[in-house]
Amino acid sequence: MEIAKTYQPKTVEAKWYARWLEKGYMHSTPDQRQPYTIVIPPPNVTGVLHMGHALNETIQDILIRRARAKGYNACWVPGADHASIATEARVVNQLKTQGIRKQDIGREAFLQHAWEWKEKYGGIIYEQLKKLGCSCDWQRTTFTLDNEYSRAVIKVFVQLYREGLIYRGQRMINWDPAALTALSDEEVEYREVESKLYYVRYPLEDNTGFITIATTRPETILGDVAIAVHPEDPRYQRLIGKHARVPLIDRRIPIIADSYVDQSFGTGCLKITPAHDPNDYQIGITHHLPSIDILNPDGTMSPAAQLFVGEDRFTVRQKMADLLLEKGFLAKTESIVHKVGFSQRSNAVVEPRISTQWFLKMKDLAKPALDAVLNRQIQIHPEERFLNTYRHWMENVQDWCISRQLWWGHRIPAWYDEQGEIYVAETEAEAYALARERNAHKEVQLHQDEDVLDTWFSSWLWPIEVFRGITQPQNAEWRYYYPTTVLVTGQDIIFFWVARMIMAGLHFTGEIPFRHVYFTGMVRDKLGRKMSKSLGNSPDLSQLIDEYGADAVRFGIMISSPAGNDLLFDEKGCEQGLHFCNKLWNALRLIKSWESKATSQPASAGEFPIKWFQHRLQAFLRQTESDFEQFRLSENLKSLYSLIWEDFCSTYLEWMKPAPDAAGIQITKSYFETLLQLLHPFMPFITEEIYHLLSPHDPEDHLIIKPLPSAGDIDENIVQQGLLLKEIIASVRQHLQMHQVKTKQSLELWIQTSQRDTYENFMPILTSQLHAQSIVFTEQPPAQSIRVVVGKDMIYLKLPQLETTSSDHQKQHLEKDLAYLKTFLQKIEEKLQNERFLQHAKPEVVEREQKKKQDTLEKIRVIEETLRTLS
RNA sequence: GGGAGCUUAGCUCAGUUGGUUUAGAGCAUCUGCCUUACAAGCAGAGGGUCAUUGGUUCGACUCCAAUAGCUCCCA
Repeated sequence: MEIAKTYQPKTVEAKWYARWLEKGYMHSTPDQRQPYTIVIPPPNVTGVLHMGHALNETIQDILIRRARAKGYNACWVPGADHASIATEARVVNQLKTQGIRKQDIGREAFLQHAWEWKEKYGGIIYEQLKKLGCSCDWQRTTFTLDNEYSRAVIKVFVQLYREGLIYRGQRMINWDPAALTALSDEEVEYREVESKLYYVRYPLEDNTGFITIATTRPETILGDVAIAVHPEDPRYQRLIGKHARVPLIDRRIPIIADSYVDQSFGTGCLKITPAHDPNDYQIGITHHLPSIDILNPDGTMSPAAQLFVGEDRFTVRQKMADLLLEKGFLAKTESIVHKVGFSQRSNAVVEPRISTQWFLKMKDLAKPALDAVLNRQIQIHPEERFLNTYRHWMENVQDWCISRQLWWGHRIPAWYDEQGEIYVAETEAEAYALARERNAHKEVQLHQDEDVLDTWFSSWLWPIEVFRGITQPQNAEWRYYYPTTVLVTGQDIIFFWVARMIMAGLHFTGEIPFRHVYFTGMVRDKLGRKMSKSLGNSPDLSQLIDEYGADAVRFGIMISSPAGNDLLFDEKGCEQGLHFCNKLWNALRLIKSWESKATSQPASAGEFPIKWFQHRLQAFLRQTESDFEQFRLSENLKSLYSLIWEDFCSTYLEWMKPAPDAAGIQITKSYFETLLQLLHPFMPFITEEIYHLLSPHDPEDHLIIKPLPSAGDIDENIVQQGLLLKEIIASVRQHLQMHQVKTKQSLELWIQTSQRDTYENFMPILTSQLHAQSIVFTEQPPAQSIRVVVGKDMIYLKLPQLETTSSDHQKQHLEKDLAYLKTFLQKIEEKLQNERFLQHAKPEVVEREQKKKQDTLEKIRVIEETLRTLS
């Protein structure tokens, strides 16, 4: 069979994914085996896969493929979430282009448009996951707005309400004036911005002068109800209890004392606007101050502001400044850098606002969720980086605002009668039943709450409800797959999602949702900048895959992403991956070429390479176990890359040249298969392809499900001998190059060593690798030779063409080695002469140092001897 | 303002209870090679006061403290 000279990923990848699907290898059903379960962090249904996803999903696929090969019943559940705000915003925008406003068409029609949108674009992300090679169980695909899933969300809402953990109340919340909805604390992003600090004079009521405050938000002056100073501030003692007048609108407001005020900020006087600042709100409550809401929901001024009614808050900020200046109230302005909250979704500046919303009490839920992590029931990786963050949040958690003023989502299952009484129930009929019961069986008219729930209020049930653990408690599948094994996600959603899933798991099932959490870092560009649309530094994943192939892209992502670290993505990594694919491909070509000309002649290389690689491979199998236990995936890939490239291709295959016998080919193939198996989780397509090209296999035999052998015994001695052989070859080559000798020229070799047996083992390899005409053991240096020191052994080279050997190069080289060894020896001797070292150090450490000394002395002796013969 | 983490070669990172490490890898760089698997390759080479300072210890890249710089989280 003719094998193409270079590897072509495109057709290969599509072929194998289709095969795995058709064979049902990625589907899982409960059986006798131990389960290994991963639930995907559901991406936004309207989204496309970005680099962050690619990192995440690749890691999950690696873990799940490895688990499959280790004999677990591996189940990876894919799905998507409905992304309330993001999706609604998109649908609204799309309708806008058709001149339609959502208010005009009403809830029903709007939702119909939204579902159409979902049907049209919701599948894109799944196709991309397949393209990346993700071995998800597609029969379990779940969407957070599916009927059954929705029932679960409603069910837990009702339960929590009845348990008194959900309440409706008026509080200060984060308001998104663009999306026109409340947000949770976690959905607000604080960013530093440059702005101005305005110093404004408020006339004192008794006309004795002014009190000057500093504010970054002069537009809120129109909602001021007091001025506060620190009770111990000596500057303002005489003013406490007096009154001042709000500039421009002349409102009479008290000057109060509150220890919240920071004396060092601005003038030490704080204007109080309870309706528009969370701290002012608290002060307002403490001092029984009124609250004047001067803003409309969309961020324009309300009639209560009296001035600039209907104009936008930022326009008004400038206009207020101008007007205050004109009227003589503005003392001065300063530049200031401070943090401003932005909506994570719409990017609008968040407006603190008093509003009636639904809240979930978090304190009682947080306690067990914190304990589960502190007592290591759930293990976080990497722990040192995230445990403290998790603890801190859990210990300071605030109630969660779960209502959103949107339509796309789970509608809050609360109904109100004409008196405003609340009836919370899973269905309208139940709500009516409740209402009749409570109202002495009178007929009542109910209307349902217009709002929907925060998307995270549905995704916190994810690990439970993808197995129907809420809607069908204790069902067999749930009992088998839950708790899941590991959750892989970005560190940015530790609070949004991870913490809340743990709460939900413990509260609704009494069990943790997962045993391990693996946090990935953020994906940045190679300059360390966050990937963003505005910078245009985020590569298109599909395009990357088209260019390099999915395996190469996966390689590129994984090779530079140690656990928890940010991934500085560089396309170079994909290129390296592509080259690696080609290397594998050519190893295949080489072995196949041996096959076509195989003879029954015994292999010229002897048994050594086979024995050596056998043990090298076992050592690697063992290392892999520990790498995966510690989630050191990137490190494992690096080692595997070097095992395949250096040890297998550059060393083993070279040593086997020109060609092994039939038995040698067989064993080489089996080594290669094991390497492919080890690599399969990282690069699934090419490994499956080569596996099948290497040897014919049974129709049911595929790498994706092939059980991985466990590590056997390792003979360290043989591994060491391999290292020695490599070192000899490299050192000789180095000297040849130093003397500008072409490696192909055949040379004569003498070896002076005390371990002849070892050398006998790999004599044929030395001969072929060094193009040696002859190799003999000797007790003394032959004349006119190049001297190579390898450890305690000496190798002498002689070339027919090289009549006079310049010894300068060698001398320099040897003297450098000698200097190094002498300093090294000095250090060891210092240690051994130190009595306190001899007293305190463990005996084996002292022993080791002594051996080190002997070895070094021996090496020095060999070099010195050589130097003597050179001069 | 409060908290967490990081700082090792030009770049990105390893370095597993302190002792075969005067520190390893990949990429990049330099040198020589189109050697019949692979130039997407082969064979070699150079490159580091382990951020700084002090402490603990017989011994510190590793433990402790302070300082500086960077990153992130929270308010």
